[in-house]
Amino acid sequence: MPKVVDVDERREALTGAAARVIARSGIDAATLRDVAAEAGLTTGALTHYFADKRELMLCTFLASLAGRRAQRATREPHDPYQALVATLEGALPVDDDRRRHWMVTIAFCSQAAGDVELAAAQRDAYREFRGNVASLVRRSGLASGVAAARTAEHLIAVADGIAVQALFDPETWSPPRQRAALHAALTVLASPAHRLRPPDTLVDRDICRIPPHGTL
Amino acid sequence: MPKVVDVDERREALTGAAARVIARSGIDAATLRDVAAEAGLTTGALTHYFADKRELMLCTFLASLAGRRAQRATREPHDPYQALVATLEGALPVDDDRRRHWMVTIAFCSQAAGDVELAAAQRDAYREFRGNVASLVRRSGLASGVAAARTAEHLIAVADGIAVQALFDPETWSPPRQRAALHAALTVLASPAHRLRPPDTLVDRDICRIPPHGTL
DNA sequence: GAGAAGATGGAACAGTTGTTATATAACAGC
DNA sequence: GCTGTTATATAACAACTGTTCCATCTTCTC
Repeated sequence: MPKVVDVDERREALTGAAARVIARSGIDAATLRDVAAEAGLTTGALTHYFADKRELMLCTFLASLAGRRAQRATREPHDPYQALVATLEGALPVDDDRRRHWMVTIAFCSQAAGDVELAAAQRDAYREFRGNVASLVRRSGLASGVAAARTAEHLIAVADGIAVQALFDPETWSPPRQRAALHAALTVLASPAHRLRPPDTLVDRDICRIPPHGTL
Repeated sequence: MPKVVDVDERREALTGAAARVIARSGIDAATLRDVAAEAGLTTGALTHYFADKRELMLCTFLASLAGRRAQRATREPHDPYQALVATLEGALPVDDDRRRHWMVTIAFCSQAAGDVELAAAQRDAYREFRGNVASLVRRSGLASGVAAARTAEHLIAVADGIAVQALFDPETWSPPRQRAALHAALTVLASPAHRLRPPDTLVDRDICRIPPHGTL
């Protein structure tokens, strides 16, 4: 019998390395040699675990997606509204992990222009996410039926929009700032005129914690 | 004297060709040969108008940006609120032109990871856009002062979020659907309950000046 | 028309890419 | 020990990339 190696673990290490390279220097820089080096290996090892570059890239995208999904699942609060907030916050690039996920997502969004399979994977992931958020909206009593789906779309749009702006301009969009903007949107959507939930449960600690008033 | 050619026109033709190739098949496919061929030329002509590929790409991005800006300016209604709506709708990928602009934007967003100059160009363009929208929000009486900036950010986030979702899943996000979602968000924000919302529910812009960037 | 300057095409070049092949090292079972 | 299988490194390869160079063509001025 041969040297024994956990294949899945090795593949994860490689897709992780690919994600890091992509997030750091763009998808052009993600050559097989660079990715292998990032993982502390060489192309010989890489091609042993992935048939070709396309498979590596597709797996990298799917792994990034799975990572986010896992993160979301592990610490989902029981209260539906709390879970909704947590889920939306999970979409913001507020730490290295989430920022990397967004960079990978954007990179593959561009890539998907010429790759139908990739485009389908992205579309399906988005639909799944939308379904999850809609379910949370429904369970938290913010809306029901079609309105829940619409509300979910709206909320995701806000979160993604903040995320894109933050990726473009991380200097102005610090993590607390991102969260504050998201919560402001949530507050608007959850105001008496538009939903059935008391707005006092929506107050963000980041908002309340802010002291500096004179500086504008 | 030599054969006379409108240099700017030729450069525009080439950046336009580059944008089309990028939108159609992703930024990897945008080789000098392909871009030149798309413009009906060869690399010899291309290099005559751009020093190197990087300059071509930077100009392609800036040209795409300028195109959007021009489009926005030419048909801006006099009524501030109408202008606001038009501006936000202009950010949605509802036709080939705007879709192409978004594809280029996304492609260069990924590219900017390894290019400081590109990243700066994107950031500045975003800030300018945000300033414009905030001004329209202010002039249309939706909000004033800091609240206007916050409202603008919110609106842009919604529009961009819809755009990203539409790029991912154009099948479900038909142009009318995109517009409907945008208008729903506008209606919520412009409803009596929020139109004069005091700015204290919103966050001061100076909460977060911590640059978390570059830590990937 | 002649000539000059720019515009364009096409080929050549060196470097890099993904891919493939091969040699060596590491380990599990005997 | 040995053997067989796998893991990995290294090297070679063809294709492609951005870039450079030069010959040819075009068209303006005289």
